[in-house]
Amino acid sequence: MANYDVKNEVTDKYSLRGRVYHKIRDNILNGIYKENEELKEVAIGEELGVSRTPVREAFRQLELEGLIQIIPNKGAYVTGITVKDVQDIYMMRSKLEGLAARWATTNITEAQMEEMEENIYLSEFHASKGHLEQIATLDNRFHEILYEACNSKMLEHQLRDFHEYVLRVRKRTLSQFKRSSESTKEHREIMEAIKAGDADRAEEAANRHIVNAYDNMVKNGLKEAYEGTKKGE
Amino acid sequence: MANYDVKNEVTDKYSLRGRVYHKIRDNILNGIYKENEELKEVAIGEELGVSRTPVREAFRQLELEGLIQIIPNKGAYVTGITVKDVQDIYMMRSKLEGLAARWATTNITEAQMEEMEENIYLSEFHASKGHLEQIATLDNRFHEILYEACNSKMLEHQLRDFHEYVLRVRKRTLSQFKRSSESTKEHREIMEAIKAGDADRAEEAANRHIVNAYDNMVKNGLKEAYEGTKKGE
DNA sequence: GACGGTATAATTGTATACAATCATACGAGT
DNA sequence: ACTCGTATGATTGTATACAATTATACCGTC
Repeated sequence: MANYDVKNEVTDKYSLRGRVYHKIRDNILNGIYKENEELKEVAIGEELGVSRTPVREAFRQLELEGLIQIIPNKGAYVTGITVKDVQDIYMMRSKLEGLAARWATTNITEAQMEEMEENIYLSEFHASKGHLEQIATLDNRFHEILYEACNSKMLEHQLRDFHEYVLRVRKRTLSQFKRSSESTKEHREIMEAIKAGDADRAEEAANRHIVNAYDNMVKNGLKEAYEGTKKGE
Repeated sequence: MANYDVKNEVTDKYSLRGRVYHKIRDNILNGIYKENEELKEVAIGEELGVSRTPVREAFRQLELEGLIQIIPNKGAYVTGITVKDVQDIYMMRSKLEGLAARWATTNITEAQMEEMEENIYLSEFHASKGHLEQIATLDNRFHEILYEACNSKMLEHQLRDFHEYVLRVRKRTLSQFKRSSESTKEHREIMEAIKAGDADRAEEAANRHIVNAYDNMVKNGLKEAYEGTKKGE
């Protein structure tokens, strides 16, 4: 342990700075650090091969995010993430994603509109071929485009947070869904509404899309998988 | 300078830990640190009478919030906050506040319901007397109750962030509004809908309440006041 | 005079040392 | 046996020292 593996899957992206933060964050979201567990600075530091300083900086960020609670002069405790938390995040995201679709209606650029159409075109192709990896990438990219197209730094920032949040939680569930075609169809609805300049329809479609994604995830066993890793092992 | 005034207005609340973070945050939101300004760790540290360590921890938090941007090995730059940012935050908050009202409809406790009714009763009294200080306190408390009543840690956390955000921005505008009675009336609408168990109406009322609050703030010169402190001095 | 390279300075990133606070264990007194 | 107080250890909070990186200034060359 503490082998300081510099070449893991995300290190290139979060080169050096932020590495500690993301690692701890992953460990919380993936249930490795369990609820109410006390995180000790030296222990985490040794685990990641760094000193207390970067660990403390990460702690401060995680506290702001609500993933841990820091009691002054006492310690840092994992707040954890319950099934209800995930559900709530999805509902919140649904509302804001709707807002993003609404704003995109008036703010989307031609280039973004083109990429969105192309994204859906490719998604439909890969869905028909069953290319799960590509579908997942395109799905993520679709939402990224939407966030950029809404032309709001604040909303984009918030939605990215939510999106990343649910992505990480979803990793613990089966990554394969039967939802590719439905999802793409909903993306098309959102796109068509934006293209038509119909803000109400765009908002409504984006709202429903996220709610549907949540429902699907629940049906595919989020609850069981999640409770499994939490109570078990 | 750097006199380390331990007994200022907020030190007791954010005792020691978080003091540096909140001070820097205030300075950004109040326009003391201007857009694109480079924040140097030692300079800020001396200004606040602390070393680089707490400053760095604060920087990491502020970056997560999007108030500064940290370029590795280069420096921290103030992202700033534009009029559009404030507007966007209000619209986002409007949606989520509506969600909170919706959820409160089914989750509010008797004690919370009682406090909410009492809050409105007192607000109406103080509004009639023109007690601005009490009105402001009760207004803040009303929203706090709502956040607690929605029974969602995630939503509560997010709304608190937004609320604090707009409160600090609003401080730079005239703190006196002609809106007391309207605002209280809207609070009553929200409360009545929650009490009646009408989730749709509660959500809609909360939505409108925030939008109205924003419109009122704009009318009362947010734009001018804000641009004034940004471009001027 | 313009360009490029090296040296110096400034700044951030990390580790460690010291101070303050909190938890625990032991023992004296009742 | 129980309680309180003190002492010890563990842990966090802060400051500082050192390393790495980046910016700047100077100087030589063309």
